[in-house]
Amino acid sequence: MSRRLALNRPGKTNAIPMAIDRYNHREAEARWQKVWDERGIFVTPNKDLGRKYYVLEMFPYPSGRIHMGHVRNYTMGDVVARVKRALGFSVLHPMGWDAFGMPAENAAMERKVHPKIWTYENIAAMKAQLKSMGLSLDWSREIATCDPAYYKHQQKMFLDFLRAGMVERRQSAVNWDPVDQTVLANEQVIDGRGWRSGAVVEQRELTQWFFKITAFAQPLLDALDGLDRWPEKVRLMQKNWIGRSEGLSIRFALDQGMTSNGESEVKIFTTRPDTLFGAKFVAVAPDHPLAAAAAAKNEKLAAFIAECRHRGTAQAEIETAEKLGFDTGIKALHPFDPAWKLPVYVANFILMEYGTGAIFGCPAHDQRDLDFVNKYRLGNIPVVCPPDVDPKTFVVTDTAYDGDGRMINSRFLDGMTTAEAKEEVARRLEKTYLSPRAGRGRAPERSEGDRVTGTARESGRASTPPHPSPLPASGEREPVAQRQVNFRLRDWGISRQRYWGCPIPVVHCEVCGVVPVPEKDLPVTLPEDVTFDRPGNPLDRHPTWKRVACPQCGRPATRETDTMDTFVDSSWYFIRFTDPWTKTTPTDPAMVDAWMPVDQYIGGIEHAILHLLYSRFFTRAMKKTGHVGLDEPFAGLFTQGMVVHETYRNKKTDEWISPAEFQGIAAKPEVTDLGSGSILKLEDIEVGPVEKMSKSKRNTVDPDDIIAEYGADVARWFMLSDSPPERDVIWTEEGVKGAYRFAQRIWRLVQQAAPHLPLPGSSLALPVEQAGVTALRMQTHQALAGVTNEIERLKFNTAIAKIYTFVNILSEVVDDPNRNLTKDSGYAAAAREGFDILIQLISPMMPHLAEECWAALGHDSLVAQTPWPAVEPALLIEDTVTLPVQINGKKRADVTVSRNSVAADVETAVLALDAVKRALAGRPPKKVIIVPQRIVNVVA
RNA sequence: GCCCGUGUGGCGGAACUGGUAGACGCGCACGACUCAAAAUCGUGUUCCGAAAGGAGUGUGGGUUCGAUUCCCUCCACGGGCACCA
Repeated sequence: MSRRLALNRPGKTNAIPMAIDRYNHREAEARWQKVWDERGIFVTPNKDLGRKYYVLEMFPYPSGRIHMGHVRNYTMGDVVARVKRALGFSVLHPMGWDAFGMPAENAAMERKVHPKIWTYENIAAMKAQLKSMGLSLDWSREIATCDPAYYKHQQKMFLDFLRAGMVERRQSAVNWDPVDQTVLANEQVIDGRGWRSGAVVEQRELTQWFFKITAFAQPLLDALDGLDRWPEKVRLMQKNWIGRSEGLSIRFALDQGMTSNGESEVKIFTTRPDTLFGAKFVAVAPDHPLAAAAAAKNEKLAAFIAECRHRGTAQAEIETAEKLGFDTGIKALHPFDPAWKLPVYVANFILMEYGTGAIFGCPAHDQRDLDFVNKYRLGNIPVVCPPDVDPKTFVVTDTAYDGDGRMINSRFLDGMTTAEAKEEVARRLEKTYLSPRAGRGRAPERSEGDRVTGTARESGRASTPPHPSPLPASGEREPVAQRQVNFRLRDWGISRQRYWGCPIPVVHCEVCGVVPVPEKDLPVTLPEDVTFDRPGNPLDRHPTWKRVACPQCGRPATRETDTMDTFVDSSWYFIRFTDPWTKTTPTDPAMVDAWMPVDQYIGGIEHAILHLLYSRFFTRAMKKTGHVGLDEPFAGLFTQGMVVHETYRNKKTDEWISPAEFQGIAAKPEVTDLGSGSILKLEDIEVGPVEKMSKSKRNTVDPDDIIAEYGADVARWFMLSDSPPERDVIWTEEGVKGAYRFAQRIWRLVQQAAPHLPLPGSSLALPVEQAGVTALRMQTHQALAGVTNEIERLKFNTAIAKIYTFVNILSEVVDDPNRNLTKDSGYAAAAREGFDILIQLISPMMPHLAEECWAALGHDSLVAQTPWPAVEPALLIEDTVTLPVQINGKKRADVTVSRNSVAADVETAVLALDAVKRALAGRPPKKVIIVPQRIVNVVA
């Protein structure tokens, strides 16, 4: 298989004509994978852990094939795992499958293949692909979330959470496709229409299950500060997502003559009570009870509310839609002036989920409100004057001012700062009570079973679950306003009207209501005889599955047919990995203690909020129910960037062209027949922007093809070498080829050097004082220290740059005509050390090639089982330092001084430099700044 | 719309805490080897300029002896937005 190449090195005295093998990755990679596998060196038993290290990459959805994003993710994790193993840690590095989810059902509909069969075939295919990557995974711990042996425990925990009061059932809106009569995911709603039927989507209320994550809003927020090995941006995103805001809830009395059912008040939430005198309107959500009440006697309003429901539930869609409102005719009375009446609108941008589902609009100081009043011609009054602006001339037209300033047009608040005004309004309204006339009657409070957001009080109970504040019983006095902490975070709706997910283990009985499935009956497994010939949930229409006897009374009852959100599956898999073998309990708490937390978690930035926040919540819920002993599952987090690629488009047909096709055309620029009879020339192709690899743009590269052509090591190397790991990496053919050449170069160098190196182990007896020898050893140890440090910081690209530099040095060593390895035994011993360390440095990234080189260098051991080399600190210290010398901040010269020079010596040396003398022209310098070991700046 | 990032040669990028901008790689050019090509090796490669020198890290401003790094403004591109995973 391998070609023999004669390598001639003219002009080099030590050019030894020798036969050099080309590295054959196809043969070598399979061979070393077999060796690792047979010796089981990556299996980590649950005993004698010593120092532990848990490195985990986000497990994949088994879509059928791995993509380059996986290659990047798993390579990074594997480098960490291999280095930590070499450093003596017991390393937990498992892999599994996030195996429930919609694509399996789509495949069932499109290709008539059962989700289970489709999923397990995909798992088999992807596992083979992962194995071909040479990852140091402990496959003995493999789990698939669709396995009843896994979801059984999830059902058990659902019941535990239910018992602990952390689960709730309530109404919530879903995307409803009125033609297909089915619930749609947000991604199945395209431009407000169902992806298959094309029908306009509506919101429909269903009773669904919720995990009460809002009860943990405050602890989840507080603990972010302690996650010091998480990217700052992820912590910030989570903080904003939780969205704690302090404000005031204010009851606005309603003008009695105007309401239809005698509603007496509307409660709003605001973070800007200071702007109360700038109020121009009150707006409520379309599903606010007051809106419904008003609509009952107003057909046009009812039509408007119905219109608001004709859209999906996605936030982005709601907020980018045109801001629309409808005047209910109801008037609200200003809390400081009952004679001041504000119109009450129903507005499509007010969310029932947030705050109280009602706001007051202050257009001058909120852009959304301003857009609204400008549309409905309600005008605005500025009440906060920006600093350095004359209050007399300050007007707002198109741009709201949302900053701080001095209060104007605000009666008793005038002249106060924003903060003072907030406080003053709160203080006054807390002590005010609605007049008895306005305080009677049914208030537009939430109805039973309505969802609740975090509305904990300021009184230190902010972390307790929020409660809807029921109307005070008659006689009880509630002030007009109360200080309130509000969270943007909503409870986690986990119900999915789908088949391929973990069944929710409850039974609905007409007599007993909702009854948990007894634990002895777990797992509730999915029936296999289901059909996907029509839309809707196959569990719901299955002839027998849902019919069961009530566990309590024995009467005929029905199973819950909703399954769990797949985010539930992925919220605890990392804990299950610590002991995936326990059959009776979700975890073995002793093993959780031993392995958790995950020391380094690696995955895509797209999971920055949902998956990570849910997992943080779930871990806390598991702690509360006794399954784990810790709060935070991930001590270290790293979010990698995407793999992107150029796009290619056929200008004539407007079709996308794959990179492989483009390469073919570029190689044969004249004409290329794509097989379909169409002939394409290079100039017919437009090279488009670099974008995330996607099937729709056809700009994907198949890892299988790359591994077959260049080898897993090359794919791994390129994934790490070209870009900082947190940023996107552009996949280029040139880059891969460069990595391939590098692999060959290493192999060539090792073969050239190996015959001339002393036996392994002899580097210990190095003559330290020999000049050239010490220089080489210093370069070796600097490379070792540098690369090790960069890997620990996960800066793989700079680690690789340092390896390149070191290889360039070793190339010179091999080729150096004056330093013949065959004759200078001390130098040869230093070279032996250099090569051994080089191979160890590349081994985490290119493990197969490293084993091959390690053997070629005469070692009997596996490099994968060799301890990481130790740096000799003495070899890192240079005797002299070269400092750049700046004159007025521009570099003009260098000065080399002894490492121990004091500032005065450095100054003398610097002032003696020609460039400095010229610049000073005889005058003394104004200033000389000396930063030790760094730089000198002379201010002339 | 809201939240979060990113922006440095022809390209990917480097520059630890404010201290030599462009490490390392790709590409390109020239040279060596070759009948030739590939592979390999060597030299060069931010821009302007013959040179001296000057300019330069998306834009415009600020702080500093010194700014890719800190602050403000604007522009461009990307990620997330709760039923994709």
